[in-house]
Formats: sequence, structure tokens, C-alpha cells
Amino acid sequence: MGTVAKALSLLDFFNRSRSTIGLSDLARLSGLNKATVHRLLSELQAQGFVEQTGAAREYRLGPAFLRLAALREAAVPMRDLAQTVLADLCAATHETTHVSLIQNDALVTLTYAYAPLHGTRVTMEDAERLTFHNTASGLAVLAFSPPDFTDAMLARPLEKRTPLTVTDPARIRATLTRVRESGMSQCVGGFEDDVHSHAMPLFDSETRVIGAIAVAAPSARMTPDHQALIRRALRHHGLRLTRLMGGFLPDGFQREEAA
Amino acid sequence: MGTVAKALSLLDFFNRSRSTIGLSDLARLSGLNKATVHRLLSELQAQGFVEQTGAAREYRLGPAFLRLAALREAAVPMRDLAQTVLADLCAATHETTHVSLIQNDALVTLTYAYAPLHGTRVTMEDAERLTFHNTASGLAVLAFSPPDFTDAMLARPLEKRTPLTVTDPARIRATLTRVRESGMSQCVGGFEDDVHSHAMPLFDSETRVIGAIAVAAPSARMTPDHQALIRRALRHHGLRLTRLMGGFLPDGFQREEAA
DNA sequence: ACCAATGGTTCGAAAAATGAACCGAAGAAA
DNA sequence: TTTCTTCGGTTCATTTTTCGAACCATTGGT
Repeated sequence: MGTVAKALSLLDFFNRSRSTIGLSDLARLSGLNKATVHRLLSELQAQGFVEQTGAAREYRLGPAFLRLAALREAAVPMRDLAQTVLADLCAATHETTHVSLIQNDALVTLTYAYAPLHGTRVTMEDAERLTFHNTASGLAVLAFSPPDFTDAMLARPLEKRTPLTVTDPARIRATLTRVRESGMSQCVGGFEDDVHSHAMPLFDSETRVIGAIAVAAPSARMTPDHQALIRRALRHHGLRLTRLMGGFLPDGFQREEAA
Repeated sequence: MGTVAKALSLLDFFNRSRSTIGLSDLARLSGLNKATVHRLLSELQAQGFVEQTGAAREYRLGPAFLRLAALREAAVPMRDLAQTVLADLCAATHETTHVSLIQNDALVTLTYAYAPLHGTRVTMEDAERLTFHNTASGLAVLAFSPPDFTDAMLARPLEKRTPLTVTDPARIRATLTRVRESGMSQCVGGFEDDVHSHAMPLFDSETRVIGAIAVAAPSARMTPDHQALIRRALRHHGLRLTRLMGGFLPDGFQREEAA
């Protein structure tokens, strides 16, 4: 494994519930020697990618990410565009909406919007990793991914996160066939109890799937009329977001809901 | 130079005016062999830190920065706090306000706020690098930096960006003495013609300077009364931002304006 | 007082990186 | 149409860097 890849892989151990990590802990988590981790962290620190904090000298992600993220967003304003579209989708459906992007072999929430109307709503966090097999966004992405990517994701151990989580690859593949036909996925309680989500894939300028846009709502609110409204609004704004991002739909992609 | 440092240094060539760079161009800019650059970029790309785009296969910053910046901001909400305080400072002064942070040997704009009142205003961009010798923020930072850092920054070639830019290190040092005494800096037309800026340093929990908060206005509006108003508001909100970020003032720091 | 775990350091051996030279493709110039 | 230049990309003997077992001082818990 290359040295750069090794250093960058250390950054993946930071997440919302573990924002600081000590040297020895990071060595254990990564399986690398403590001296190696120390040296790699020193190089990341010298460039502002990590910094040390507190009496115990733990590490956390550094300020360089703010600048580079701002430059990335200036060049490719995905978050900004997504926020605009999610606000409209939210206004139309009165439910939580979010966009997630593929990053290597994970699906990461880019941004989300809440509807103010209801007392109960589905809550989100950006930068969180979603799974593919048991989220509407994940299923939307797998349905339109290259076959080898889908095979690789379904070959992994699939966590049964809730009693309703489907973990049988054959059943998931059958679901993916239907998602490809309809252009939209849904998931009921597979990732979170009592949450019913719909999602549509998002595409780049070469018709490759890059992520998904989704609407998540408490299952109790999901009357047939409400689901039909959500599907119409999601299709409209999903196609709109792909277009705004300069993307194109793959041939045969379902633009209208089937009769 | 370590391999990780070498790879990360490639990221510094991207900026607002150069959001995509070809392989050969990046080799020329960095002084590294094309094969080396290619290999380093491949490792950055595998982890989502850069991506290739367009027919010419140029590189640009990748989506991984969005996730890691979000995690960083979740852990250390500097941008969020800064935006809150800048909005208030803006409301008080009716001028453009911004916060910049030290990143290695550069000063980088974190965020800014515009006042809606005036037809003319000073415009900003985040993620842009400021210089130390000819900006109010830079002078505020240098005045409270460790002497070796200040010496190193003043030992560099100092660009005469406008006819009013001071480039004589001795004159700048005299200015820094006055900034230390008053706790505030100002700069007239050193970085941008017809712009008069005031700035205050920001400190961390160990009383080290980490950046500056500033107010920038067209020189034509700078009556004595307006300048006094700006200084009072800047001192109040500058001290407030240091406090909100969990920072402490160094001993002897000027908390009140001198009679 | 003792022990365990921390962050940090060293240097001969092992592994990875380097870069001159090369390739095919594409576009510009003659 | 042909030639030339520059591009992104690749190779592998040589060079450089990284590795990690063993060590250190410090700190906190028992």
C-alpha cells in the first residue's frame, strides 16, 4: 500500500462520534505501528490536515479541510445546488430531504433540509456514511451502478440493522431490477425503524451514477396519496438536480411515473 | 521531503482562478517529475481527494474534502461561530466583515459577511490567501505572533501590490509595535486601492494568535466618527469571538480603547 | 511505590518511490 | 496530408524513504 494512501486512510477513522483520537488508539484502529502512525500524522499535521489538542495531545481533523472544501465547492458547487433543490423538494413534500454522494465504496450525506411543518421528522447529519443495501439512496445508487461495483457491494457482509433489513443478495437484486424499471427506490424501516424513504439516482455528464436524492418520512404518515405526492415531487426535483449539475440521464431512464 | 508532504503540497496549487490543472502543468508547477506527480495524484484520487474531469483528463479537488470539512466543522465549529459574530459586527458597522485563520505560513479567509446597506462595498472570497505585510488582518496576526514567525514572514520578498503598500520591514515593525500597544491594526490601501481596513487578532486557549477578525470599508466613507464606531464594535466582537472559540487573551492585551 | 499505558524517538533492514526514457494519441503547424 | 509538439500515461534499475522492535520519559490509576 502506498505511503500517501496509508496516511490518508488514517483520516477515515475520524467521524462524528470520534472527533479526537490518540496516537496509540489510532495505531490500534489502523493496524499500523505506532511509530508509523506518528510519522504519518506529523506529515499531515505539517500541512494542516490534522492538529493536536488538549492535555492528552489527541489528534483531530485540521483547518486545511475548510479551505480546500471551499475551493472544491467554488469549482463544483454541488452542495450549494443540492441545498437549493432540497429546499424546494422539502417545500413540496413537507418531509426531510437529503442528497448523498458516492465516495469510493461508501455513500456519504452531502447535505439535507428539514421541513418545519411537522412536530415529528426524520433527522439527518451531513458527512455521515450510509450503507447501500438498506437505504433508499443506496438502492437507487446500486441499481444504476456498473455491475462489478454492485456485485462487490453485495458480496460484503450485509448488516441486519433492523428487523426489517433485507440482507439476502438475491432479494436485493430483484429489488434493484424494479428500481431500474421505475427509476426510483424505496425503503421501509431497513435503516431506521418507522422511517419510509424514497430516493432517485443522480448522474454525471457521462451518465454515471454519482449519488442519490431522497425523501425520508415517518412511516405513520405514509398514506397512498402522500406517497404519490412524494414520488411526483422527487422525480421532478431529482431530474432537475441532475440537470443543474450538468448531468445526463442514461438511455431508458424512467422520466415519467408508470401509469 | 516526505512522500505524504509532497503529495499534499500538490493540493496547494489549486485555487479559485485555477480549479483544474493538467498532469504536465502540475509537474511544471511543483518541480516534480511527471511520473512522480502521476503516481501521487493516483493515490490522492483513489481516496477521493482529487478527481479527473473533461476530455483533457485534468485534475481538480475531489469530494472527500466536503465530508472531512463537515466533520472538522462539526468538531470545531469555527466557521459557524465566526459567521454568527460577523453578522453582528456587520449590523453594527454596516461594512464588510471577515475572519481569516493562519494556516501554516499563510492567512486564509474562513468566512465573511456583507452589509446590505450600501451600494458600494468591499467584496471578499473565502479560501483566498491573504498576505501578512499589507493587510490589516496580517498585521494584527504578526503583531502577536512568536518573534521567529514574524521575522520569517518579514524576511520574505514583500510585494508592493499598490502604490500605498509598505514593504520596508523596519517601518512594518514600528507599525507592529503600535498594534501591540493598541490591540488593533489598520491598513489603508495596502492590499486594495481605496479600501481602509481595521483588524483584531484572535487567540486560542493557550493565548496563541490563530487569526484575525476585520472590518473593511471604502476609504471615502471613513470619517473620524465612522472609524471610532468601527473600532468600538470590532473590539467588542473580536473579544467576543475569541471567548466563544474558547480562547484566552495574552497578558497585557488591550481590552479598552486608550483615552 | 508500583504498574500500565500514554506520546514520542531511534536506526539497520525492508519496502516504496523515483525519474529518464519510452509509448500512443491528439491537435497544431507547415 | 505530413510532420511536429505536447499531452497523459507507463516501466524498472536505482535511489530514497519508510518501517517497526525496542526503547525513553511522563502521567494517571491502583
